[in-house]
Amino acid sequence: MYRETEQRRHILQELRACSDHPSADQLFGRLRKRLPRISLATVYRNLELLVAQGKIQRLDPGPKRGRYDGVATPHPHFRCIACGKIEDVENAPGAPTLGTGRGWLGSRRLLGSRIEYFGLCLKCATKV
Amino acid sequence: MYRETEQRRHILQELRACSDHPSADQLFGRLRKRLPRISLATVYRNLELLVAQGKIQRLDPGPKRGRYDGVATPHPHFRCIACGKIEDVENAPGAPTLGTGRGWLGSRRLLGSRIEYFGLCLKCATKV
DNA sequence: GTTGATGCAAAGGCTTTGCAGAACA
DNA sequence: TGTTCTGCAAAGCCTTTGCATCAAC
Repeated sequence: MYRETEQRRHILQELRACSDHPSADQLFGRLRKRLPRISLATVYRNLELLVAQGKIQRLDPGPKRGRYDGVATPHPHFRCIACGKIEDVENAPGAPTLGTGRGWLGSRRLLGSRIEYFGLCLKCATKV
Repeated sequence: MYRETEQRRHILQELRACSDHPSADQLFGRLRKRLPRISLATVYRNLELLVAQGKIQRLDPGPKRGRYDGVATPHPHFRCIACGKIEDVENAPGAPTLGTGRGWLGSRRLLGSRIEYFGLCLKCATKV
Protein backbone atom coordinates (compact mmCIF):
# COMPACT_ATOMS: atom_id res chain seq x y z
CA MET A 1 0.00 0.00 0.00
CA TYR A 2 1.35 3.40 0.92
CA ARG A 3 4.92 3.73 1.99
CA GLU A 4 6.28 6.09 4.53
CA THR A 5 9.04 8.05 2.90
CA GLU A 6 11.10 10.75 4.47
CA GLN A 7 9.67 13.31 2.07
CA ARG A 8 6.09 12.37 2.81
CA ARG A 9 6.65 12.56 6.54
CA HIS A 10 8.27 15.97 6.29
CA ILE A 11 5.53 17.35 4.06
CA LEU A 12 2.80 16.45 6.51
CA GLN A 13 4.87 17.59 9.47
CA GLU A 14 5.77 20.90 7.91
CA LEU A 15 2.21 21.64 6.80
CA ARG A 16 0.86 20.81 10.24
CA ALA A 17 3.33 23.24 11.73
CA CYS A 18 2.20 26.09 9.47
CA SER A 19 -0.15 28.63 10.92
CA ASP A 20 -0.76 30.06 7.49
CA HIS A 21 -2.11 28.09 4.55
CA PRO A 22 0.71 27.75 2.09
CA SER A 23 0.57 26.91 -1.58
CA ALA A 24 2.41 23.86 -2.82
CA ASP A 25 5.33 25.91 -3.85
CA GLN A 26 5.58 27.94 -0.67
CA LEU A 27 5.71 24.68 1.20
CA PHE A 28 8.34 23.49 -1.23
CA GLY A 29 10.48 26.48 -0.36
CA ARG A 30 10.25 25.74 3.35
CA LEU A 31 10.90 22.05 2.93
CA ARG A 32 13.99 22.66 0.91
CA LYS A 33 15.76 23.97 3.97
CA ARG A 34 15.58 20.55 5.50
CA LEU A 35 15.49 18.42 2.37
CA PRO A 36 17.58 20.26 -0.18
CA ARG A 37 17.04 17.63 -2.86
CA ILE A 38 13.24 17.40 -2.67
CA SER A 39 11.42 18.26 -5.87
CA LEU A 40 8.31 20.31 -6.39
CA ALA A 41 6.62 17.41 -8.16
CA THR A 42 7.00 15.31 -5.03
CA VAL A 43 5.33 18.01 -2.98
CA TYR A 44 2.41 18.19 -5.39
CA ARG A 45 2.02 14.43 -5.53
CA ASN A 46 2.09 14.01 -1.79
CA LEU A 47 -0.25 16.87 -1.05
CA GLU A 48 -2.89 15.36 -3.32
CA LEU A 49 -2.34 11.98 -1.73
CA LEU A 50 -2.70 13.39 1.78
CA VAL A 51 -5.89 15.14 0.76
CA ALA A 52 -7.23 11.87 -0.63
CA GLN A 53 -6.36 10.21 2.67
CA GLY A 54 -8.21 12.92 4.56
CA LYS A 55 -5.14 13.95 6.51
CA ILE A 56 -5.12 17.51 5.24
CA GLN A 57 -7.53 19.63 3.28
CA ARG A 58 -7.30 21.64 0.14
CA LEU A 59 -8.83 25.07 0.52
CA ASP A 60 -9.38 25.87 -3.11
CA PRO A 61 -11.89 23.60 -4.73
CA GLY A 62 -11.04 20.90 -7.17
CA PRO A 63 -11.79 22.12 -10.68
CA LYS A 64 -8.91 24.15 -11.98
CA ARG A 65 -10.92 26.63 -13.96
CA GLY A 66 -12.52 29.70 -12.49
CA ARG A 67 -16.30 29.67 -12.58
CA TYR A 68 -18.56 32.65 -12.97
CA ASP A 69 -22.06 33.42 -11.79
CA GLY A 70 -24.33 35.84 -13.61
CA VAL A 71 -25.98 36.71 -10.31
CA ALA A 72 -23.82 39.14 -8.41
CA THR A 73 -25.57 38.67 -5.08
CA PRO A 74 -23.80 36.08 -2.94
CA HIS A 75 -25.80 32.92 -2.44
CA PRO A 76 -24.85 29.40 -1.43
CA HIS A 77 -23.63 26.89 -3.97
CA PHE A 78 -23.32 23.16 -4.13
CA ARG A 79 -20.28 21.67 -5.81
CA CYS A 80 -20.23 18.07 -6.95
CA ILE A 81 -16.85 16.62 -6.13
CA ALA A 82 -17.25 13.96 -8.79
CA CYS A 83 -18.22 15.90 -11.89
CA GLY A 84 -17.33 19.41 -10.76
CA LYS A 85 -20.76 20.82 -11.51
CA ILE A 86 -21.85 23.82 -9.45
CA GLU A 87 -25.50 24.36 -8.65
CA ASP A 88 -27.35 27.05 -6.76
CA VAL A 89 -28.85 25.92 -3.49
CA GLU A 90 -32.40 27.05 -3.02
CA ASN A 91 -33.11 27.71 0.65
CA ALA A 92 -31.53 24.66 2.20
CA PRO A 93 -33.57 23.58 5.22
CA GLY A 94 -31.67 24.44 8.35
CA ALA A 95 -28.92 26.12 6.41
CA PRO A 96 -27.43 29.17 8.05
CA THR A 97 -27.30 32.50 6.36
CA LEU A 98 -24.45 34.91 6.66
CA GLY A 99 -26.37 38.17 6.63
CA THR A 100 -25.08 41.10 4.66
CA GLY A 101 -21.59 40.02 5.45
CA ARG A 102 -20.15 43.49 5.86
CA GLY A 103 -18.54 44.79 8.98
CA TRP A 104 -15.62 43.61 11.02
CA LEU A 105 -14.23 40.23 11.80
CA GLY A 106 -11.85 40.80 14.66
CA SER A 107 -9.45 43.39 13.30
CA ARG A 108 -10.22 42.52 9.69
CA ARG A 109 -12.46 44.48 7.35
CA LEU A 110 -15.17 42.08 6.27
CA LEU A 111 -16.51 42.60 2.77
CA GLY A 112 -18.37 39.42 2.09
CA SER A 113 -18.71 35.77 2.76
CA ARG A 114 -19.45 32.60 0.95
CA ILE A 115 -21.03 29.30 1.87
CA GLU A 116 -20.25 26.32 -0.26
CA TYR A 117 -21.59 22.82 0.13
CA PHE A 118 -19.93 19.89 -1.49
CA GLY A 119 -20.78 16.28 -2.10
CA LEU A 120 -22.35 14.26 -4.88
CA CYS A 121 -25.03 15.52 -7.20
CA LEU A 122 -28.00 13.30 -7.91
CA LYS A 123 -26.48 12.00 -11.12
CA CYS A 124 -23.12 11.11 -9.60
CA ALA A 125 -24.60 9.71 -6.40
CA THR A 126 -26.64 7.16 -8.31
CA LYS A 127 -23.78 6.31 -10.62
CA VAL A 128 -21.77 4.69 -7.83
CA MET B 1 -14.89 55.45 -19.48
CA TYR B 2 -16.30 52.03 -20.30
CA ARG B 3 -17.71 51.41 -23.71
CA GLU B 4 -20.62 49.24 -24.56
CA THR B 5 -19.44 46.82 -27.19
CA GLU B 6 -21.43 44.07 -28.79
CA GLN B 7 -19.16 41.45 -27.24
CA ARG B 8 -19.49 42.85 -23.75
CA ARG B 9 -23.25 42.99 -23.99
CA HIS B 10 -23.46 39.41 -25.21
CA ILE B 11 -21.12 38.11 -22.52
CA LEU B 12 -23.22 39.54 -19.72
CA GLN B 13 -26.44 38.49 -21.42
CA GLU B 14 -25.28 34.95 -22.04
CA LEU B 15 -23.94 34.50 -18.51
CA ARG B 16 -27.15 35.84 -17.00
CA ALA B 17 -29.07 33.29 -19.04
CA CYS B 18 -26.99 30.38 -17.73
CA SER B 19 -28.44 28.28 -14.98
CA ASP B 20 -25.09 26.57 -14.51
CA HIS B 21 -21.92 28.38 -13.63
CA PRO B 22 -19.69 28.15 -16.66
CA SER B 23 -15.96 28.61 -16.93
CA ALA B 24 -14.62 31.31 -19.22
CA ASP B 25 -14.05 28.86 -21.94
CA GLN B 26 -17.40 27.14 -21.70
CA LEU B 27 -18.97 30.56 -22.06
CA PHE B 28 -16.69 31.21 -25.00
CA GLY B 29 -18.02 28.09 -26.70
CA ARG B 30 -21.61 29.23 -26.28
CA LEU B 31 -20.90 32.78 -27.37
CA ARG B 32 -19.24 31.63 -30.53
CA LYS B 33 -22.55 30.47 -31.90
CA ARG B 34 -23.76 34.03 -31.98
CA LEU B 35 -20.44 35.80 -32.39
CA PRO B 36 -18.23 33.52 -34.45
CA ARG B 37 -15.32 35.92 -34.44
CA ILE B 38 -15.14 36.57 -30.69
CA SER B 39 -11.88 35.59 -29.04
CA LEU B 40 -11.27 33.83 -25.75
CA ALA B 41 -9.09 36.70 -24.56
CA THR B 42 -12.04 39.05 -24.92
CA VAL B 43 -14.18 36.77 -22.81
CA TYR B 44 -11.55 36.67 -20.07
CA ARG B 45 -11.03 40.41 -20.16
CA ASN B 46 -14.70 41.17 -19.97
CA LEU B 47 -15.48 38.69 -17.25
CA GLU B 48 -12.85 40.24 -15.01
CA LEU B 49 -14.18 43.66 -15.82
CA LEU B 50 -17.74 42.68 -15.02
CA VAL B 51 -16.59 41.19 -11.72
CA ALA B 52 -14.80 44.43 -10.90
CA GLN B 53 -18.00 46.32 -11.69
CA GLY B 54 -19.94 44.03 -9.38
CA LYS B 55 -22.25 42.89 -12.14
CA ILE B 56 -21.33 39.23 -11.85
CA GLN B 57 -19.36 37.20 -9.37
CA ARG B 58 -16.45 34.86 -9.61
CA LEU B 59 -17.01 31.67 -7.66
CA ASP B 60 -13.43 30.51 -7.35
CA PRO B 61 -11.34 32.84 -5.29
CA GLY B 62 -8.74 35.15 -6.65
CA PRO B 63 -5.31 33.68 -6.04
CA LYS B 64 -4.45 31.22 -8.74
CA ARG B 65 -2.60 28.74 -6.60
CA GLY B 66 -4.27 26.02 -4.56
CA ARG B 67 -3.83 26.41 -0.82
CA TYR B 68 -3.56 23.64 1.70
CA ASP B 69 -4.48 23.36 5.37
CA GLY B 70 -2.72 20.94 7.71
CA VAL B 71 -5.92 20.64 9.73
CA ALA B 72 -8.30 18.26 8.00
CA THR B 73 -11.36 19.33 9.97
CA PRO B 74 -13.33 21.98 8.13
CA HIS B 75 -13.28 25.36 9.80
CA PRO B 76 -13.96 28.86 8.56
CA HIS B 77 -11.29 30.90 6.83
CA PHE B 78 -10.73 34.53 6.08
CA ARG B 79 -9.19 35.46 2.75
CA CYS B 80 -7.66 38.86 2.17
CA ILE B 81 -8.62 40.03 -1.29
CA ALA B 82 -5.64 42.36 -1.43
CA CYS B 83 -2.71 40.17 -0.48
CA GLY B 84 -4.30 36.74 -0.84
CA LYS B 85 -3.42 35.64 2.66
CA ILE B 86 -5.69 33.06 4.25
CA GLU B 87 -6.20 33.01 8.00
CA ASP B 88 -8.19 30.80 10.30
CA VAL B 89 -11.16 32.50 11.91
CA GLU B 90 -11.37 31.89 15.62
CA ASN B 91 -15.00 31.77 16.73
CA ALA B 92 -16.32 34.78 14.89
CA PRO B 93 -19.00 36.48 16.98
CA GLY B 94 -22.38 35.79 15.47
CA ALA B 95 -20.92 33.54 12.82
CA PRO B 96 -23.06 30.58 11.90
CA THR B 97 -21.79 27.06 12.03
CA LEU B 98 -22.64 24.41 9.54
CA GLY B 99 -22.80 21.41 11.84
CA THR B 100 -21.28 18.16 10.79
CA GLY B 101 -22.27 18.94 7.25
CA ARG B 102 -23.21 15.39 6.30
CA GLY B 103 -26.60 14.28 5.13
CA TRP B 104 -28.77 15.37 2.26
CA LEU B 105 -29.31 18.64 0.51
CA GLY B 106 -32.42 18.13 -1.52
CA SER B 107 -31.59 15.16 -3.67
CA ARG B 108 -27.85 15.67 -3.32
CA ARG B 109 -25.53 13.71 -1.08
CA LEU B 110 -23.92 16.26 1.23
CA LEU B 111 -20.38 15.46 2.32
CA GLY B 112 -19.20 18.74 3.71
CA SER B 113 -19.42 22.47 3.63
CA ARG B 114 -17.22 25.46 3.79
CA ILE B 115 -17.59 28.99 5.04
CA GLU B 116 -15.22 31.57 3.72
CA TYR B 117 -15.09 35.21 4.66
CA PHE B 118 -13.29 37.71 2.54
CA GLY B 119 -12.19 41.28 2.89
CA LEU B 120 -9.06 43.12 3.97
CA CYS B 121 -6.65 41.87 6.58
CA LEU B 122 -5.39 44.31 9.20
CA LYS B 123 -2.21 45.01 7.27
CA CYS B 124 -3.94 45.70 3.96
CA ALA B 125 -6.81 47.65 5.53
CA THR B 126 -4.44 50.16 7.08
CA LYS B 127 -2.32 50.40 3.97
CA VAL B 128 -5.09 52.13 1.99
C1' DG C 1 -10.14 62.17 -33.90
C1' DT C 2 -9.29 59.86 -29.34
C1' DT C 3 -9.16 56.31 -26.64
C1' DG C 4 -10.77 52.09 -25.14
C1' DA C 5 -11.73 47.31 -27.00
C1' DT C 6 -10.89 43.38 -29.99
C1' DG C 7 -8.41 39.35 -32.23
C1' DC C 8 -4.59 36.90 -32.76
C1' DA C 9 -0.66 34.78 -31.22
C1' DA C 10 2.82 34.35 -28.02
C1' DA C 11 4.20 34.27 -23.35
C1' DG C 12 3.36 33.08 -18.40
C1' DG C 13 2.53 30.51 -14.29
C1' DC C 14 0.98 26.66 -11.89
C1' DT C 15 0.34 21.70 -12.07
C1' DT C 16 0.79 17.16 -14.00
C1' DT C 17 3.15 13.39 -16.28
C1' DG C 18 6.81 10.12 -18.32
C1' DC C 19 10.68 7.78 -17.17
C1' DA C 20 14.86 5.82 -15.15
C1' DG C 21 16.93 5.26 -10.90
C1' DA C 22 16.37 5.03 -5.72
C1' DA C 23 14.03 3.63 -1.61
C1' DC C 24 10.80 1.23 1.23
C1' DA C 25 8.62 -3.21 2.91
C1' DT D 1 12.84 -8.61 -4.79
C1' DG D 2 8.82 -6.33 -6.12
C1' DT D 3 6.59 -2.09 -5.84
C1' DT D 4 6.03 2.40 -4.77
C1' DC D 5 8.26 6.81 -4.72
C1' DT D 6 11.49 10.36 -6.13
C1' DG D 7 13.86 13.85 -9.16
C1' DC D 8 14.29 15.82 -13.30
C1' DA D 9 12.60 17.65 -17.32
C1' DA D 10 9.13 18.10 -20.51
C1' DA D 11 4.47 18.65 -21.47
C1' DG D 12 -0.25 20.55 -20.39
C1' DC D 13 -3.67 23.73 -19.41
C1' DC D 14 -5.77 27.83 -18.21
C1' DT D 15 -5.06 32.70 -18.19
C1' DT D 16 -2.74 36.94 -19.28
C1' DT D 17 -0.33 40.16 -22.26
C1' DG D 18 1.66 42.72 -26.44
C1' DC D 19 0.44 44.78 -30.46
C1' DA D 20 -1.75 46.35 -34.61
C1' DT D 21 -6.39 47.21 -35.97
C1' DC D 22 -11.13 48.41 -35.13
C1' DA D 23 -14.99 50.77 -33.25
C1' DA D 24 -17.41 53.54 -29.60
C1' DC D 25 -18.16 58.21 -28.20
